[in-house]
This record gives sequence, C-alpha cells and structure tokens, in this order.
Amino acid sequence: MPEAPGPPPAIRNQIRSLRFHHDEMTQDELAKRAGVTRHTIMALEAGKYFPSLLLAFRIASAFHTTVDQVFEYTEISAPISSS
Amino acid sequence: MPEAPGPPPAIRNQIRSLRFHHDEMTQDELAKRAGVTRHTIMALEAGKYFPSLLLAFRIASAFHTTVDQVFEYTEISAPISSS
DNA sequence: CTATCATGTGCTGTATACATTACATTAGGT
DNA sequence: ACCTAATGTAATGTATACAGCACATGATAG
Repeated sequence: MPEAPGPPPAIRNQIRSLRFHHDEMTQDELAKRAGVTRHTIMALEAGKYFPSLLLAFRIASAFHTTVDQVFEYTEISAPISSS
Repeated sequence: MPEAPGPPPAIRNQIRSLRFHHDEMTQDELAKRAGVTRHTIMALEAGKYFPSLLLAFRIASAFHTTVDQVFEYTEISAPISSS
C-alpha cells in the first residue's frame, strides 16, 4: 500500500541513524532506556506517529544529546505567517 | 484544591516568560502563531499537560528559538539507570 | 456602573500516542 | 533443519493532548 496522501510529515527523526552510531544499540535497548516498549521505537522509526515531548526528551537523553539534534521540524503549513 | 501527589512534572516551560520578553505577546496572539486555541496556551502555562512535540516546535518557532530553550526536562524517575 | 481586554475554569468530545499481545520475517549460529 | 535475536505487522484498548463552548475574575477606561 502506498503512502497516505497529503503533506509529508512535519517532523523527521534521526533515531535509527543514532542507534547505529551508538554501538549499534537495538530498538529494545533504546526502548528500555526511554521507558517505552520496543513497538513504540519501531513506530517512530517508521514515521507512524510523532513522539510526545516527554518521550522526545528521554530519547535525546538516551543518546546524550538534545531534542533539536534528534528531531527536525520542517514547516509545511505554517499556522500564521504575518499578522 | 491541593496539587496532585507524586513527583513534580518532568517538563517545565518558559512560555509565559518568553511572551513578556516578546513585546508582551498575549496568549491569544501566541495561540494564533502556533495554530492552537488560547485555551491550550493557558493550559500549558498552568502546567496542566505537556505539549505534543509538534506544538513544542511551533511554539519555539513563534519565539524564533529552539525547543530546548523553551522546554526544560528534569529527570525525576529515570526509566533505566544501568543494566 | 458598565464595557472591554486578558486571563483562568469547567465540561464534553475527538484524535492520537503508547501499551499489550500475538504472529511473520530475515539473518546467524549450532 | 532447527533455534534464537532483531525487526516488522496487525488488532485492540487506554490515557491524554487539544478543540470547542460557556462562564467567571481582575484590571483599565469611559
């Protein structure tokens, strides 16, 4: 089945890339460090949904980095541009 | 009514402070820029819940700054300490 | 006193992040 | 061929972010 139509996801993440750069950490290992299930990590890498801010912080913490280094926000439909 | 028991919220934000540092921007104005309702901004400032990662990015964008500058994560109950 | 602006409160409904369980698939090792 | 580890898929249930609406409160102005 093809991708869902509509604008592309507004947030991309570097989770999979960071896992391999951190001693090939498994999804399960990252999940334990972040306090979620392996399923959640898999869904995030697959772009099925966006993490909560709390989980975003915990994932960044697992990689000893910041939220802005793990997640990248791309403005697609800006709610407001100028008053 | 007193606060709910248990550990303090894991994420604090500088939204109210940033609003006043940005020409005393009203909750309604910030809400419009972030694409949410005024009610949501009020709830965030009151600490009633945490924003989604998407909203966190949009609020940071409204202040021309990063997520990590608007929101501060304080580790209270680390999901894992050491294997 | 009345009107308006900014902020807070309370309720109800919907969308979605995440858990839970189970099963399929691919690669490596014996 | 068999076993295990790592990853993906699918279905269902729960918690919660956020919308939408109405109304209360405090400040300022006329």
